Amino acid sequence: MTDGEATGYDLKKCFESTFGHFFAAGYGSIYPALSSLAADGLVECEEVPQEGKPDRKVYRITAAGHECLRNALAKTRTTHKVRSEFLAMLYFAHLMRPEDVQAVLADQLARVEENAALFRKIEAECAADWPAGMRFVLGFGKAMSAAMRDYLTENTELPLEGGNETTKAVERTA
Amino acid sequence: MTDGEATGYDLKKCFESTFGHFFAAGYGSIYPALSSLAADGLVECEEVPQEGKPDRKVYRITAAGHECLRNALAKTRTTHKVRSEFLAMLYFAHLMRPEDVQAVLADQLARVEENAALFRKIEAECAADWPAGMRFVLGFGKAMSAAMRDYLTENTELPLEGGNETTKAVERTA
DNA sequence: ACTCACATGTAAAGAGTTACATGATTTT
DNA sequence: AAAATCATGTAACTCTTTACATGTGAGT
Repeated sequence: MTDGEATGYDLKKCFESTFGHFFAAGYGSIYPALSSLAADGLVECEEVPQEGKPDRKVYRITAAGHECLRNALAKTRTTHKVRSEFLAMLYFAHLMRPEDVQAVLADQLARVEENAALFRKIEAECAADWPAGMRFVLGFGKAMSAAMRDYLTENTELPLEGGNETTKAVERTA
Repeated sequence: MTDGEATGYDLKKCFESTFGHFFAAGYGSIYPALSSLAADGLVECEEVPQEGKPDRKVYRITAAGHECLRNALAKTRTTHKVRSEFLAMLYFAHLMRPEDVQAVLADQLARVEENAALFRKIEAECAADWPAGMRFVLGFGKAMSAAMRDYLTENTELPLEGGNETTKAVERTA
């Protein structure tokens, strides 16, 4: 993998560890993508027979693939999108039961801590000999996780202030 | 809108200002969604005829819609996904021309500043009388923007350290 | 004269997710 | 005995994006 070789399976693991945090992909995307890249001559594939398992298909980028990649990397307009049920939900926190709001916040905080731990692990294990760009991306992830953790811990109580509709209605009738 | 009434057009504007930062949607999603919600009795629609323009369809949530929303809000597992060409690109910064890397970074920084400005504007204009959850979400957006701006300004030079492939090749042959 | 804001929608294409199907080997 | 790892892929589905189609009125 480090020397430019990878199977679809390897790529999946890569997406699960570092890459997936900002660009997710499952088998349903990876295998068809590899096939089509191979068909276009951008990657080449060596089939290694194995017994009891499907043949191992080891992919490697070609010269044409390198050029294509370089061209793709030359565009300056890039996207950076967030799609968050978490935030959408909290936007309507005033319609939720307070304990559910707390559960959602706790859950999110737990995941952020998990992420942060993973980033630290990756950094300790292999980041030292990475190129600067990869370290930049890792640092970015760490910075975002830290900011998120800080915001979440500093504002756990805030969304409850307003109470919820039911409570208000009860208070009004009482 | 503040009193629970909205047309598809109004919703689009809402997605363009506050909501879109964590949950984007265009007409292609909004209008069909409103139709199907109306068909299910979760929203009701009042058609206001206008001359020279299509009828204004003012939607309002129903009691059934409120209950349905509340049920939807009761789940605790929420997603929070980032999909970023920006980070994917920088991950391969060692294959890019340094000036392109700089351009991408500058572009991203500009957008973050833009976002931050929009958040400040929204806060000044209307956040005061928002429920706590909405202010939480706005605060989250501000915190993330700030963290991103800080990271970007502190690391503008870093991704260039490694140089790029072409440069290396040239150095080797020279 | 031109562009922006208002106001509705559809259709097609592209992207992405989830579940399924298969099966040996190794670890718990 | 069960679960995880290795290893491939497909098929159906959902979701999102983009472009199109239509037309008035107000501001620059």
